[in-house]
Amino acid sequence: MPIKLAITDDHPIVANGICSILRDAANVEVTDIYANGTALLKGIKERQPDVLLLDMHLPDMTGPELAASIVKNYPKVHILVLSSSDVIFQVKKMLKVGCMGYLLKDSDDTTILQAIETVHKGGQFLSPVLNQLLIEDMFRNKKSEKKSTTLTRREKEVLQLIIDEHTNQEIADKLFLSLHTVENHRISLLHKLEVKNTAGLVKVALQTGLV
Amino acid sequence: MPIKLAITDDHPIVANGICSILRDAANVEVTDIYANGTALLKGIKERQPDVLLLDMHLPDMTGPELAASIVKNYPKVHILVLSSSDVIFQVKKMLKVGCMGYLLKDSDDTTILQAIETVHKGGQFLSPVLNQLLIEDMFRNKKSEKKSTTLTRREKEVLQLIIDEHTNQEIADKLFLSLHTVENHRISLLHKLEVKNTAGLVKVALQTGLV
DNA sequence: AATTAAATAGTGGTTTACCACTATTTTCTA
DNA sequence: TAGAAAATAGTGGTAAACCACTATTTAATT
Repeated sequence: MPIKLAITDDHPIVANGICSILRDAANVEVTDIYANGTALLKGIKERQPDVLLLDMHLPDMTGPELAASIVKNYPKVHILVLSSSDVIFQVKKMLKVGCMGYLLKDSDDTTILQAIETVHKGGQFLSPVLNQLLIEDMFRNKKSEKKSTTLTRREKEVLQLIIDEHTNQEIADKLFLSLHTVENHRISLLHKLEVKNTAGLVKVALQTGLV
Repeated sequence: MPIKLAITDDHPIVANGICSILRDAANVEVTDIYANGTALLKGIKERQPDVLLLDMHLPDMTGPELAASIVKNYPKVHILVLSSSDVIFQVKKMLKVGCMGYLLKDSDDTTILQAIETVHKGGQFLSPVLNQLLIEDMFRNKKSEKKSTTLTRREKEVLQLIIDEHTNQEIADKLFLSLHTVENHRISLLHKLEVKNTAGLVKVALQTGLV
């Protein structure tokens, strides 16, 4: 019996590409293609695949939220994340919520197939470069292990307004807060995201799709 | 005689996806697939396609540079840009250097085929959303028309170091410049990219792949 | 009901970014 | 080779960001 695979990606080109790669593989059958999180959550109620190939950046939902929901409600579905971002922060997050693999979009055909098979058998799969990056990261952060990288509601709001080029004072006015409160949120962001200044905040936020 | 199409994209998934979409189209034949700018420049010497489907973000070269070079040396090759970014600044830049179309990666199969055909016939093609965005942009900028959005060598260097979270003083030390000079470059960047602060600089730079 | 996390606001200060100018030298290019 | 663009450096100033604290109130969670 072939592996039942569902693909969730908002780019038809990518979804089609994967289909065409897998067309020649006898042991994998693409059963469903979804273009966004809502469609996936609806469709998976009816029919659960063996492996879910999940794009990191969907228009309607963040990757971690969606993955966590699937893992919780359909623990038998093994999730293989598909992403073009090798930001280690994001990789760790997805693995932490229970994804079985993380595949970069520049992978070639055989790697993709291999990843699907590995994840289906209950194994874990990471794109080769990520292995090295994760190890380096572990050495770097061996002290501060359980550092929370989850942003609060307010922090996300402030971060979005920073990205929109507003000053702290403008943000304070918009959110009906004191300037000091906004400053505090901003400094929490700097610490949580481990960056030095505004440039770092914007960079991490955009690269990881935090906002 | 079918349209000879070359694809340049660093993601095998995307390249494969386009191939599979076009497999059923009798009037298009994919003659070459390149994974980066260098390979493209080498291959196109041997054999020129009718239409070149060019990814905006390649690992070794920026989109505008590569496109300009192709247009100059092989004017018969019609370039259709393939990008996931709808940043209007970038769209304008590619059209300005002579690309015939700009296609977003979330386009569906028929749109892609239609775009290739249109561009081949000497027409221009833009993803529908871009039409509207370009018109809005024109109204917004009807005064400052010939504003140069090309960054100089130094500006690019400074911008990269800003993104790397360095302060002006650190950048000055790294580049063996006066603090004042770096400040001047930074302010030129703010004006050229039409943003208000560091957050804007980083955002535009990352979204448009300037650095 | 007790603990924890989040949100709020403050003091007081230093550093950095931002802005508008002028001005010289260097490099490109028409 | 003349003119333009780029790179350099400066003055003098304002606004904003960054930092380390303390402290109260308001959710959330056990």
